[in-house]
Amino acid sequence: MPEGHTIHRLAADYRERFGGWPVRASSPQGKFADAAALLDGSVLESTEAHGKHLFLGFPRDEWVHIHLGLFGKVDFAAAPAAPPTDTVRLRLANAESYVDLRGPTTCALITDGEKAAVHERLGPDPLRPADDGERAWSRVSRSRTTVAALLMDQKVIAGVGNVYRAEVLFRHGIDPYRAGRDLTRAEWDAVWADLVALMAEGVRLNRIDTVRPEHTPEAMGRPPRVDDHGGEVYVYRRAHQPCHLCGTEIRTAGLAARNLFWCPGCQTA
DNA sequence: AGCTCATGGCGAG
DNA sequence: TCGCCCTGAGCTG
Repeated sequence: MPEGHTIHRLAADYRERFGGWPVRASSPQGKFADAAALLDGSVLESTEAHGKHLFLGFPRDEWVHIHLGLFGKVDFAAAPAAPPTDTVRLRLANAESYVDLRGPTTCALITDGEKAAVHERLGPDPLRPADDGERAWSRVSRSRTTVAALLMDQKVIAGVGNVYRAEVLFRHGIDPYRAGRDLTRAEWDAVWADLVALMAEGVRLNRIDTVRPEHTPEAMGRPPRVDDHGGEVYVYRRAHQPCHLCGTEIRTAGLAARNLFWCPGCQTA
């Protein structure tokens, strides 16, 4: 279940285990069989992530474009490869490892030009070192749309999903329903910088932790706790529970077909 | 066995 | 805004 940090982590993991050498490619499920047959035996030359999009680079400027969507999963394991289940869209394997991709929204063989078009329609990614928040600010600062919706719009900023959205707004005390154009430059700069740090930490730990050291259960003298999704958070999926900081009941509401979570006590400005 | 829900995104109306 | 696509876990019966 992927936000941008997962995809960047996958790019590194595919590179580490399979980069620079020929790979066996197959599609046990069959939906990617023709492309897998074409790629079988060729060298995985590079890997790249932009937001929630993953690209595996092969010779002749061909790329496997992967988007996990809401359900997609990638599992790495040591050789010998187990018999695949019938939902494995793409399996790569070498002498040491194999990796199975299941349930992606997208798994397609594309050209350099098609890859460029994907980058074109994505906003800056806090995890891409060359990107910065300036382009995002130019859209946010002119938009009447809520900041909650803007953060989920991949054309505005790439890689933020429902967890980082909820958590970064909490960490900055920003009411999710404020219009983008009502944010100050300083607020946006702080949000961007925080996403850069939070998401980098997400890549490192392979999970989303957003609770500041001074707010951990230990620091606050409370029993240890891990939230449903496997990390420690302030508001995500904590509807109707008390805010860790002010005790106000966390609220939830639908916004653009997703569940939004926030603390009305802490997120006012 | 069937239902619901999930860290996403697209296209039709 | 809604329906739809992708899969699997965790319920309920």
